[in-house]
Amino acid sequence: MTSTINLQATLACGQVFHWRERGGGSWEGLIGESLAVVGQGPSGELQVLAGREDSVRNYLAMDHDLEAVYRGFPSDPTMGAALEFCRGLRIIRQPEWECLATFITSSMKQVAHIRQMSFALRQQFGRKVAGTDWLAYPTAAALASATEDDLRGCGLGYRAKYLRGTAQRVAEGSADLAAWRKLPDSELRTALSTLPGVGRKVANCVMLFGYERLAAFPVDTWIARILQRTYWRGGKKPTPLQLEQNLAERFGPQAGYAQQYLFHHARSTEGRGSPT
DNA sequence: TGCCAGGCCAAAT
DNA sequence: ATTTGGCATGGC
Repeated sequence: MTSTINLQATLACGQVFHWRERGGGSWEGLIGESLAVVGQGPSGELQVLAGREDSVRNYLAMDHDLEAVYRGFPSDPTMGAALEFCRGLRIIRQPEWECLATFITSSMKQVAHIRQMSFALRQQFGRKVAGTDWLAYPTAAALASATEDDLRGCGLGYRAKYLRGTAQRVAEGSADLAAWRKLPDSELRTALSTLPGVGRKVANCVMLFGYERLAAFPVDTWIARILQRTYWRGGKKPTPLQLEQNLAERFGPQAGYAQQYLFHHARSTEGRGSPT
Protein backbone atom coordinates (compact mmCIF):
# COMPACT_ATOMS: atom_id res chain seq x y z
CA MET A 1 0.00 0.00 0.00
CA THR A 2 1.09 3.56 -0.58
CA SER A 3 1.78 5.65 2.46
CA THR A 4 -1.06 8.06 3.12
CA ILE A 5 -1.80 10.86 5.55
CA ASN A 6 -4.73 12.46 7.32
CA LEU A 7 -4.00 16.16 6.83
CA GLN A 8 -6.79 17.41 9.05
CA ALA A 9 -5.65 15.28 11.98
CA THR A 10 -1.97 15.92 11.37
CA LEU A 11 -2.15 19.70 11.06
CA ALA A 12 -4.93 20.45 13.56
CA CYS A 13 -4.10 18.04 16.37
CA GLY A 14 -2.11 20.48 18.46
CA GLN A 15 1.42 19.55 17.47
CA VAL A 16 1.85 22.58 15.19
CA PHE A 17 -0.03 25.88 15.32
CA HIS A 18 0.12 27.88 12.13
CA TRP A 19 -1.41 25.77 9.32
CA ARG A 20 -4.59 27.08 7.67
CA GLU A 21 -7.23 25.03 5.96
CA ARG A 22 -8.21 26.28 2.54
CA GLY A 23 -11.04 25.22 0.29
CA GLY A 24 -11.34 21.64 -0.85
CA GLY A 25 -9.53 20.11 2.07
CA SER A 26 -6.16 21.57 1.18
CA TRP A 27 -3.86 23.15 3.76
CA GLU A 28 -1.38 26.00 3.58
CA GLY A 29 1.55 26.72 5.87
CA LEU A 30 5.22 27.50 6.10
CA ILE A 31 8.00 24.97 6.33
CA GLY A 32 10.77 27.12 7.72
CA GLU A 33 10.62 30.11 5.40
CA SER A 34 9.05 28.35 2.42
CA LEU A 35 5.39 28.27 1.57
CA ALA A 36 3.79 24.87 1.23
CA VAL A 37 0.31 23.91 0.06
CA VAL A 38 -0.82 20.32 0.40
CA GLY A 39 -3.94 18.42 -0.48
CA GLN A 40 -5.20 14.88 -0.80
CA GLY A 41 -6.27 12.98 -3.87
CA PRO A 42 -9.35 10.77 -4.22
CA SER A 43 -7.68 7.81 -2.54
CA GLY A 44 -6.14 9.94 0.19
CA GLU A 45 -2.69 10.23 -1.33
CA LEU A 46 -0.66 13.34 -0.57
CA GLN A 47 -0.59 16.05 -3.19
CA VAL A 48 2.09 18.71 -2.91
CA LEU A 49 0.49 21.75 -4.56
CA ALA A 50 3.25 24.22 -3.63
CA GLY A 51 6.70 23.73 -2.21
CA ARG A 52 9.46 21.27 -2.88
CA GLU A 53 8.11 17.74 -3.00
CA ASP A 54 10.95 16.08 -1.05
CA SER A 55 11.07 18.81 1.57
CA VAL A 56 7.32 18.66 2.16
CA ARG A 57 7.25 14.89 2.37
CA ASN A 58 10.11 14.97 4.85
CA TYR A 59 8.37 17.61 7.00
CA LEU A 60 5.20 15.53 7.03
CA ALA A 61 7.18 12.37 7.88
CA MET A 62 5.68 10.45 4.99
CA ASP A 63 8.41 7.86 5.55
CA HIS A 64 7.05 6.86 8.97
CA ASP A 65 5.64 3.34 8.79
CA LEU A 66 2.27 3.94 10.42
CA GLU A 67 1.19 0.30 10.25
CA ALA A 68 4.28 -0.63 12.27
CA VAL A 69 3.47 2.16 14.72
CA TYR A 70 -0.10 0.88 15.10
CA ARG A 71 1.10 -2.66 15.78
CA GLY A 72 2.88 -1.25 18.84
CA PHE A 73 -0.31 0.27 20.27
CA PRO A 74 -1.98 -1.60 23.11
CA SER A 75 -5.20 -3.27 22.01
CA ASP A 76 -7.96 -1.92 24.19
CA PRO A 77 -11.18 -0.05 23.44
CA THR A 78 -9.81 3.40 24.30
CA MET A 79 -6.75 3.07 22.11
CA GLY A 80 -8.80 1.41 19.38
CA ALA A 81 -11.27 4.28 19.24
CA ALA A 82 -8.45 6.82 19.11
CA LEU A 83 -6.79 4.91 16.29
CA GLU A 84 -9.98 4.77 14.23
CA PHE A 85 -10.54 8.48 14.75
CA CYS A 86 -6.98 9.61 14.00
CA ARG A 87 -5.79 7.05 11.46
CA GLY A 88 -3.26 8.71 9.18
CA LEU A 89 -2.15 11.31 11.75
CA ARG A 90 1.61 11.73 11.46
CA ILE A 91 4.06 13.17 13.99
CA ILE A 92 5.80 15.71 11.78
CA ARG A 93 9.35 17.07 11.74
CA GLN A 94 9.21 20.69 12.89
CA PRO A 95 12.16 23.05 13.06
CA GLU A 96 13.56 22.83 16.59
CA TRP A 97 13.44 26.51 17.51
CA GLU A 98 9.93 27.12 16.25
CA CYS A 99 8.67 24.06 18.08
CA LEU A 100 10.46 24.97 21.29
CA ALA A 101 9.25 28.56 21.23
CA THR A 102 5.62 27.75 20.53
CA PHE A 103 5.47 25.16 23.28
CA ILE A 104 6.99 27.61 25.76
CA THR A 105 3.97 29.78 25.03
CA SER A 106 1.60 26.82 25.38
CA SER A 107 1.47 26.45 29.14
CA MET A 108 -2.00 26.94 30.61
CA LYS A 109 -3.36 27.90 27.21
CA GLN A 110 -5.91 26.37 24.89
CA VAL A 111 -4.83 25.40 21.40
CA ALA A 112 -6.84 28.24 19.83
CA HIS A 113 -4.93 30.78 21.85
CA ILE A 114 -1.55 29.21 21.19
CA ARG A 115 -2.37 29.77 17.53
CA GLN A 116 -3.22 33.41 18.22
CA MET A 117 0.04 34.04 20.07
CA SER A 118 2.03 32.30 17.35
CA PHE A 119 0.33 34.44 14.72
CA ALA A 120 0.91 37.66 16.64
CA LEU A 121 4.60 36.86 17.09
CA ARG A 122 4.93 36.20 13.37
CA GLN A 123 3.22 39.46 12.47
CA GLN A 124 5.30 41.48 14.90
CA PHE A 125 8.74 39.94 14.61
CA GLY A 126 8.77 37.59 11.63
CA ARG A 127 10.40 38.04 8.27
CA LYS A 128 8.13 38.36 5.28
CA VAL A 129 8.04 35.45 2.88
CA ALA A 130 8.19 36.99 -0.58
CA GLY A 131 5.20 36.48 -2.81
CA THR A 132 2.93 35.36 0.04
CA ASP A 133 0.97 36.90 2.88
CA TRP A 134 2.97 34.86 5.40
CA LEU A 135 5.64 35.84 7.87
CA ALA A 136 8.09 33.25 9.11
CA TYR A 137 8.28 32.37 12.78
CA PRO A 138 10.68 34.93 14.32
CA THR A 139 14.26 33.86 14.88
CA ALA A 140 15.68 33.46 18.36
CA ALA A 141 17.77 36.59 17.76
CA ALA A 142 14.68 38.59 16.85
CA LEU A 143 12.87 37.56 20.04
CA ALA A 144 15.98 37.96 22.17
CA SER A 145 16.19 41.62 21.20
CA ALA A 146 12.50 42.26 21.80
CA THR A 147 11.40 43.71 25.12
CA GLU A 148 9.30 41.76 27.55
CA ASP A 149 6.51 44.27 27.05
CA ASP A 150 6.67 43.74 23.29
CA LEU A 151 6.09 40.04 23.88
CA ARG A 152 3.31 40.70 26.35
CA GLY A 153 1.72 42.75 23.62
CA CYS A 154 1.39 39.51 21.67
CA GLY A 155 -0.73 38.07 24.47
CA LEU A 156 1.99 36.00 26.14
CA GLY A 157 1.36 37.19 29.69
CA TYR A 158 3.84 35.75 32.16
CA ARG A 159 5.26 33.52 29.42
CA ALA A 160 6.93 36.57 27.85
CA LYS A 161 9.86 36.39 30.26
CA TYR A 162 10.34 32.68 29.61
CA LEU A 163 10.32 33.04 25.84
CA ARG A 164 12.70 35.98 25.92
CA GLY A 165 15.07 34.18 28.28
CA THR A 166 15.18 31.06 26.14
CA ALA A 167 15.56 33.12 22.97
CA GLN A 168 18.61 34.77 24.52
CA ARG A 169 20.14 31.40 25.42
CA VAL A 170 19.65 30.19 21.86
CA ALA A 171 20.80 33.42 20.23
CA GLU A 172 24.00 33.64 22.28
CA GLY A 173 24.77 30.00 21.54
CA SER A 174 24.75 28.57 25.06
CA ALA A 175 21.79 26.47 23.96
CA ASP A 176 22.77 24.84 20.67
CA LEU A 177 19.54 23.22 19.56
CA ALA A 178 21.07 21.62 16.48
CA ALA A 179 23.99 20.14 18.38
CA TRP A 180 21.58 18.68 20.93
CA ARG A 181 20.29 16.34 18.23
CA LYS A 182 23.10 13.94 18.95
CA LEU A 183 22.14 13.57 22.63
CA PRO A 184 20.26 10.47 23.80
CA ASP A 185 16.70 11.03 24.99
CA SER A 186 17.33 11.50 28.69
CA GLU A 187 20.22 13.91 28.13
CA LEU A 188 18.23 15.88 25.57
CA ARG A 189 15.40 16.20 28.08
CA THR A 190 17.84 17.41 30.72
CA ALA A 191 19.37 19.95 28.34
CA LEU A 192 15.99 21.32 27.26
CA SER A 193 14.87 21.54 30.88
CA THR A 194 17.64 24.04 31.64
CA LEU A 195 15.82 26.60 29.50
CA PRO A 196 13.42 29.13 31.05
CA GLY A 197 9.82 28.03 30.68
CA VAL A 198 10.72 24.45 29.83
CA GLY A 199 9.67 21.81 32.33
CA ARG A 200 9.16 18.13 31.78
CA LYS A 201 5.96 18.43 29.76
CA VAL A 202 7.21 21.08 27.33
CA ALA A 203 10.54 19.25 27.00
CA ASN A 204 8.68 16.08 26.03
CA CYS A 205 6.64 17.96 23.44
CA VAL A 206 9.75 19.47 21.89
CA MET A 207 11.44 16.08 21.86
CA LEU A 208 8.44 14.50 20.18
CA PHE A 209 7.53 17.19 17.67
CA GLY A 210 10.91 18.84 17.07
CA TYR A 211 13.47 16.08 17.54
CA GLU A 212 11.57 13.03 16.32
CA ARG A 213 11.94 11.30 19.68
CA LEU A 214 8.90 9.09 19.27
CA ALA A 215 9.21 7.56 22.72
CA ALA A 216 8.69 10.94 24.40
CA PHE A 217 5.37 10.95 26.24
CA PRO A 218 4.03 14.39 27.21
CA VAL A 219 1.48 14.28 30.02
CA ASP A 220 -0.84 17.27 30.02
CA THR A 221 -4.23 17.71 31.65
CA TRP A 222 -6.04 15.80 28.89
CA ILE A 223 -3.68 12.86 28.85
CA ALA A 224 -3.61 12.75 32.62
CA ARG A 225 -7.40 12.41 32.67
CA ILE A 226 -7.37 9.64 30.07
CA LEU A 227 -4.57 7.70 31.69
CA GLN A 228 -6.16 7.89 35.13
CA ARG A 229 -9.57 6.95 33.84
CA THR A 230 -8.48 4.07 31.66
CA TYR A 231 -5.04 2.80 32.57
CA TRP A 232 -4.17 3.74 36.14
CA ARG A 233 -4.67 1.06 38.73
CA GLY A 234 -3.54 2.58 41.96
CA GLY A 235 -4.91 4.11 45.09
CA LYS A 236 -3.77 7.67 45.26
CA LYS A 237 -4.13 10.21 42.50
CA PRO A 238 -0.95 9.94 40.44
CA THR A 239 1.31 12.83 39.53
CA PRO A 240 1.99 13.50 35.83
CA LEU A 241 5.50 12.14 36.27
CA GLN A 242 4.16 8.93 37.79
CA LEU A 243 1.78 8.50 34.89
CA GLU A 244 4.55 9.07 32.37
CA GLN A 245 7.04 6.74 33.97
CA ASN A 246 4.62 3.97 34.81
CA LEU A 247 2.60 3.95 31.61
CA ALA A 248 4.90 5.10 28.81
CA GLU A 249 6.41 1.66 28.28
CA ARG A 250 2.95 0.15 27.99
CA PHE A 251 2.65 2.10 24.73
CA GLY A 252 5.94 0.91 23.32
CA PRO A 253 8.99 2.63 21.83
CA GLN A 254 6.74 4.95 19.85
CA ALA A 255 4.62 5.94 22.82
CA GLY A 256 4.48 9.52 21.61
CA TYR A 257 2.34 8.45 18.69
CA ALA A 258 -0.13 6.73 21.01
CA GLN A 259 -0.15 9.77 23.25
CA GLN A 260 -0.99 12.10 20.36
CA TYR A 261 -3.77 9.84 19.10
CA LEU A 262 -5.34 9.70 22.56
CA PHE A 263 -4.97 13.47 22.95
CA HIS A 264 -6.48 14.41 19.61
CA HIS A 265 -9.35 11.95 19.91
CA ALA A 266 -10.28 13.07 23.41
CA ARG A 267 -10.01 16.76 22.64
CA SER A 268 -12.07 16.42 19.49
CA THR A 269 -14.88 14.34 20.95
CA GLU A 270 -15.14 15.40 24.59
CA GLY A 271 -16.52 18.86 24.13
CA ARG A 272 -14.57 22.06 24.29
CA GLY A 273 -11.56 23.11 22.33
CA SER A 274 -12.62 22.24 18.83
CA PRO A 275 -9.39 22.05 16.81
CA THR A 276 -9.57 24.91 14.39
C1' DT B 1 -19.74 35.09 36.31
C1' DG B 2 -16.57 31.52 37.29
C1' DC B 3 -13.71 27.94 35.71
C1' DC B 4 -10.21 26.03 32.98
C1' DA B 5 -6.52 25.90 29.62
C1' DG B 6 -1.09 20.77 25.94
C1' DG B 7 2.64 24.17 33.13
C1' DC B 8 6.54 26.32 35.16
C1' DC B 9 8.86 28.26 39.02
C1' DA B 10 10.05 29.35 43.68
C1' DA B 11 8.85 28.78 48.33
C1' DA B 12 7.39 25.92 51.93
C1' DT B 13 6.84 21.65 53.90
C1' DA C 1 12.06 14.85 47.85
C1' DT C 2 7.30 16.35 47.34
C1' DT C 3 3.49 19.63 47.61
C1' DT C 4 1.50 24.39 47.11
C1' DG C 5 0.48 29.07 45.42
C1' DG C 6 1.13 32.53 41.96
C1' DC C 7 1.09 33.67 37.52
C1' DA C 8 -1.60 36.58 32.43
C1' DT C 9 -4.89 35.97 29.19
C1' DG C 10 -8.92 34.42 26.60
C1' DG C 11 -12.81 31.06 25.55
C1' DC C 12 -16.75 28.91 26.96
